[in-house]
Amino acid sequence: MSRFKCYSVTVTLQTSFPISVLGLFLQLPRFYSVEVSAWRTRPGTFSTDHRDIVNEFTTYCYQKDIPKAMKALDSMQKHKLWADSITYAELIKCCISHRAIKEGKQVHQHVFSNGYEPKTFLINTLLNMYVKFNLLHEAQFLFDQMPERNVVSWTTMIAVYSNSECKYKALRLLIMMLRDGVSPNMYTYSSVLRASEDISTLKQLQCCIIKVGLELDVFVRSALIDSYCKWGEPKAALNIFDEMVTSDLVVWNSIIGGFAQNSDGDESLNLFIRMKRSGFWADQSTLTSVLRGCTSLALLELGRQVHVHVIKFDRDLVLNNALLDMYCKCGSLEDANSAFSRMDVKDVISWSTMIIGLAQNGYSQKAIDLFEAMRTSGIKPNYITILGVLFACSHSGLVNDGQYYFGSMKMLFGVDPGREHYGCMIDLLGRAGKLDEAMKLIHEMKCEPDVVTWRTLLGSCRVHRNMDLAEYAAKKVLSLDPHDAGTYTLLSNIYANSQRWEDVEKLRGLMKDRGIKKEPGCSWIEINKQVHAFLLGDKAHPQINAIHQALSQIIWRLKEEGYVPDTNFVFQDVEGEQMENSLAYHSEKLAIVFGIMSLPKGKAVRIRKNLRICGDCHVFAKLLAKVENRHIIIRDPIRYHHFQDGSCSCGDYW
DNA sequence: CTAGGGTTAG
Repeated sequence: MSRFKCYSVTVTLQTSFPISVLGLFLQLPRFYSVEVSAWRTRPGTFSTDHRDIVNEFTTYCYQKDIPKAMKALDSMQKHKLWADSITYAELIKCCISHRAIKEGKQVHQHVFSNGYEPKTFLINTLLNMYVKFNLLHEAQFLFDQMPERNVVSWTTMIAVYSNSECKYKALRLLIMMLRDGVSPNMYTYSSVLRASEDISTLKQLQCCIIKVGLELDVFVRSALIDSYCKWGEPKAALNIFDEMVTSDLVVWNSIIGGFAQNSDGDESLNLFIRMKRSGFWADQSTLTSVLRGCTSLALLELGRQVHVHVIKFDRDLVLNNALLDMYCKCGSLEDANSAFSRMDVKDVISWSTMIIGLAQNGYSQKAIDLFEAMRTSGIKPNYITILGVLFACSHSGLVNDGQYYFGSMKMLFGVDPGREHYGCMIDLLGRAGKLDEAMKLIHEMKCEPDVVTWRTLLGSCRVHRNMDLAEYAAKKVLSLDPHDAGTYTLLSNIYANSQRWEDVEKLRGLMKDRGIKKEPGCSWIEINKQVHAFLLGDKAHPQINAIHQALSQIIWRLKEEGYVPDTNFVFQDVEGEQMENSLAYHSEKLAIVFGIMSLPKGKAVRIRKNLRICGDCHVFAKLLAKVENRHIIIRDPIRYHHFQDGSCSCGDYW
């Protein structure tokens, strides 16, 4: 580094930091080293007093006495004395941990004054200080002025931008760093990986990592695993994970969390079991992901077991929020409520989770009441909270409340209505039979309606049997997503409702041409730590014969109670008896019957299914709950049905 | 002096 460049740093910095020009005036030689004798000032001017000042300063720095160190720094400044870099670095670290911003800046000013040339490592410490104080402009400014930048300098800045909104800046810095001839190390890569904005960038970075042989580092690997999971490729992440010779708890957490976030609860829980077998103990982060796995699979019993371990970390907000969500999504509002009231710190997510949980389980009024309680508690609702409230309104036909919250959300909570909020309103109006108003709202939307928007409208058309609008909406959906199997089914059911078997047939032909397979209905039930899955018309279950026998008996009993199978929900065009049979095979019926056979009397039957419940199964479950005196709970992809005493929590409105 | 994991919707 040339001398000229070095001095130019000092001069540039004068603009933002008042620096004594005396040092510049004196034109100190560059090789003048304060490291050699910390107490010396300028050749020929050292004295015992001066030595005492520097020694005092050094002592205070190591004692972490900031006020006294700053005083000593003042007199050093006055007498143009210097301590060594390590001492300054200690003081800066001390300022960081005490959040002493003003003092930190003073040290900065001091080490750049009077021609003292701070070593790169000392500037790095200052850089780190600004980052820790979140003074990113100051950090960037200092970085720009550095006469020499090493790996640490570059990595510090890359880490800043990797954690910020401008991730591309981190990648740009990496390129600049390479051009500058500085080799990135494992620290650099584990930071920059978080900045990858698509899968191809990620793969390029992975190539660089392999080329320089850094792929064995656990930090780099955990960053790779996270990134692949973030881009929806948990299988690629698992490959990287399985190649690892050694792993640690964080790496396990990355892969377990990765699958949980990609809603693969099954694989997430399998990995958790593997982790336990490898002798690792779960921490807060592991448990959060495991709970999320239980949530997506609706495994209440397993979730309860996890709860026992959660108690050890009962001050952890994120973990408790995951626990709340687990109880809500497993349909146990009693547990969710008591967990919620036991939390002494609650944030937006805690409240939102509870509001959404109440809404999905059919307690719309309670959801709205809780939202009002949240407003008085002083926690500001966000985008998702309001979505939960609108969801509550739409699922109970509370049109006035919904319109009130939707109309005033910008003014009251400062949240602009987004596509999802419009979606809830379209749902609300549509279900309430106000299809014209729903259509009007679609035209008023500030953002383009998407597949979900039209699918929502289509759902309302089905409820109100509005054939023309249904066909219009379905065409919109299929033009945006020609492979949406659910829409073909919905449209087909609408045709079937009005006996338009020819159109049903045409539609099936279209599906065949386009190679669209209807997702088979599937239901799951957890019994005694085992999950039993039932597919539509499935014969694979070991007790399938007994289940079918029990199911026919139950259907007979229910028919005596007035049950009439509703054949509108049969997809195929079949007749009479045969039609009833294909209804009987609906997976949720098999699962319910199996639950009643296997669970102790009085215990609630909890089912999770992949498709929305059909009207016939809904009637079936209501009657069965009454006859058997059982609480039957079915979770479909959107909401929950609590069947009790012959009625459902959704009030037949879904 | 620089690096890793977890929570709310659809």
